[in-house]
Amino acid sequence: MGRRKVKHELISNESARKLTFKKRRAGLLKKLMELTTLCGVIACAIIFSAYNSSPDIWPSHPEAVSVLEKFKRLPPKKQSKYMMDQESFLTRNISKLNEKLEKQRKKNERIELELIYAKCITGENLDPLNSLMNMNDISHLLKENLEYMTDRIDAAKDKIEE
Amino acid sequence: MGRRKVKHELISNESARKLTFKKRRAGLLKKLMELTTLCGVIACAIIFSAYNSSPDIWPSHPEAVSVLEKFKRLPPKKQSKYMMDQESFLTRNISKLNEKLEKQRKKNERIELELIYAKCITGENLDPLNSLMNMNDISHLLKENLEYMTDRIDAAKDKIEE
DNA sequence: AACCCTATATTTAGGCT
DNA sequence: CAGCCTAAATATAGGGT
Repeated sequence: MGRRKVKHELISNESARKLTFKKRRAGLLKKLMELTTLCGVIACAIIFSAYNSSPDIWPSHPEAVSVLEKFKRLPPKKQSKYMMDQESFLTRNISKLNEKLEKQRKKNERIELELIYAKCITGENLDPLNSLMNMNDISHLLKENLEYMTDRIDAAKDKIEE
Repeated sequence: MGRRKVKHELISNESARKLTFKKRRAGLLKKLMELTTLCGVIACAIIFSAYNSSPDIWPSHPEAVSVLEKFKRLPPKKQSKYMMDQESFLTRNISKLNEKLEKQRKKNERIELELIYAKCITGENLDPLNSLMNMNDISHLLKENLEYMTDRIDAAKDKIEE
């Protein structure tokens, strides 16, 4: 998509790589936005570059993925038979774990929401993953305060402009 | 990018919308993959369409974003002054909240990891957000079991082929 | 619906300022 | 570096099957 075709591999020149990153990130986000508006879907991209920071995983665990893919490719009967042998994993009752987890989650849910919300308000950068996880839940908090905030901001702006 | 220029709005025809969705999703993911390889970054996209399921938020909360953006656009001094007035949010000590949260997190971390891992193994669909949040942490679990799994799968395949 | 096809829209690599 | 430019590469809308 440019003067030359580019090899599908890491761009060795660092400044060129950074430039390409910036351009392509913009393109990607534009396309993402288009996708959401054209198709009425909700989508997001999370990009962790050296320019920011952050841990991330998918799609960087090809081993894990390939193992799981291999497993899924097995015929269902053999798969379940095979699974039954896997005592170490499969004697764990998923619904039990879910219950236990749910209880724990309720405990820290409120703390997380307060924290993220506080960070939003102070303008601190959010961990994109955390914010994604919680944005949904804090939406009601935001709505509660939306009007208040807006008024305050407008008031502040008026003062600044004086 | 096609026979016609398309309006930047929801495609009204449902089947056309679905088709566009599929095409553009593929394009987006290709571009995402290119970005990661060309620029050596880790990135992911999460797309929740009606065709799958799932809750998600960003970038679907323009109100929240616009409020925060407005706030950030204020000059720093006025911003902090303004913030100081916001007792309801800003008297919350973020580091205190962080400590509290960290303790809670440790408690359910292990449960979450076990649950997600179990789901991976059984082939159950993962909530993409959860898996993203935890894939990093479970990578060591996966590695612990990678060789074992691989051997078992290969053995299973051999039996199937017999 | 899921593929092909291809004219056209869009992105972008590299160069320049 | 951040823009701007434009030739070339890519994505894709609409159509056909």
